[in-house]
Amino acid sequence: MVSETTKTITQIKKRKESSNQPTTRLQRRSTGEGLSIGDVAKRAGVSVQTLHFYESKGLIVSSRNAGNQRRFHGNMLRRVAIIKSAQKLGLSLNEISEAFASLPKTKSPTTKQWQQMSKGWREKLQNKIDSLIALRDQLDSCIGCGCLSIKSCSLRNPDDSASNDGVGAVFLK
Amino acid sequence: MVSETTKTITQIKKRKESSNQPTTRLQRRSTGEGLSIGDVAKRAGVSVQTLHFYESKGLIVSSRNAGNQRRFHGNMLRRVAIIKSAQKLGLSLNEISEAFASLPKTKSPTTKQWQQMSKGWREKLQNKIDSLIALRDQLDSCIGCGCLSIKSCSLRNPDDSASNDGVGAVFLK
DNA sequence: GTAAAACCTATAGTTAACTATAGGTCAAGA
DNA sequence: TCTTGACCTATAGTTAACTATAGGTTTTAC
Repeated sequence: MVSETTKTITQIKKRKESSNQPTTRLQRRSTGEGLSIGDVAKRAGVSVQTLHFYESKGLIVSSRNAGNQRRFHGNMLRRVAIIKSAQKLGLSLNEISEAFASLPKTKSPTTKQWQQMSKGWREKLQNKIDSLIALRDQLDSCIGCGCLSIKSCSLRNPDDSASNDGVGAVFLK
Repeated sequence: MVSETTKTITQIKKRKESSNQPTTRLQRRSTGEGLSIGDVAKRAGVSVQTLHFYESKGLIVSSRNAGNQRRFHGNMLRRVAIIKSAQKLGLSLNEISEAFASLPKTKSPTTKQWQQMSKGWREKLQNKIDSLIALRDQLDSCIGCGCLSIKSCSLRNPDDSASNDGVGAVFLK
């Protein structure tokens, strides 16, 4: 056993404040004590370390129980769901973080807030789709001619401001 | 000056084999000695280190001149162009590498080979577009209802085999 | 011929998004 | 009560795709 001094002041304080009644996981859930990190991990389909990581990035928040263990509000499940969805859309955690900035930290977002956020994402998503379609069409034309000239191929050069020194259709031979 | 012994055997051998006539960059280009790494970098719009990196991954190949400097065949410009395009399509260097495996290492690919490769990519691209569109539509329905239930939201659960323990529409309140 | 620019290799650092490990504490159930 | 599993923190490692730096050699341009 380790002495009390190895614990942080916060922990000691919390311990003193709490009455130490054991609760089952079911009780915890129904009494609103919050979800353990393992519960969230299992139900959201991510690893515990990933949740630690998300918390360190400020993407999710938790409180602590008497024993310094994290307790999550149910809406954090939603948060994780949103994170995972947004990643599928190709958004980075930073972008997601920015979107979350507009939402309440601990309470569930209102329908309106959620709609606003998802509308922004819908736009991003639509942009992504548009540019992929453009790329596909360019690729189609390249398949047609069999060429990919540095200078003239639109697949390569939609936004390319690289060297201009007269390569020409060198690959067309 | 550093003694001959600091050089590799290969370098010494090469040096002995070569007559040391200076050539200008223009001469090099026209005599077919090949492009320097700087030329390729400038004309392909990537950094010299990136080319080193690509070479170390086997994505491009080069020979060496008498002084141990890389000389690239013109078709490596095309390679780099292809790499950059494919990355825009969301392909990893590994995937690109695999695609290249079917192409001749040093010679220019034939039109047919190139077409075959780009057709494969077109398919990948189309798949990507399709799944983004599906995601967008799911997001639309979520915007409509304002919900993102862990259990029922199709945005979250298209392929989700995570925990099943009865969360239900907990966020719908 | 000489100085500057371009090369060379090798190594280390960077960002994103995690995953793994160590060493210790807390909680749940038999 | 006691064992086992879940937690805790902190640190290190991983992969992808590069970027940066150091210290030395070659080429080019004047």
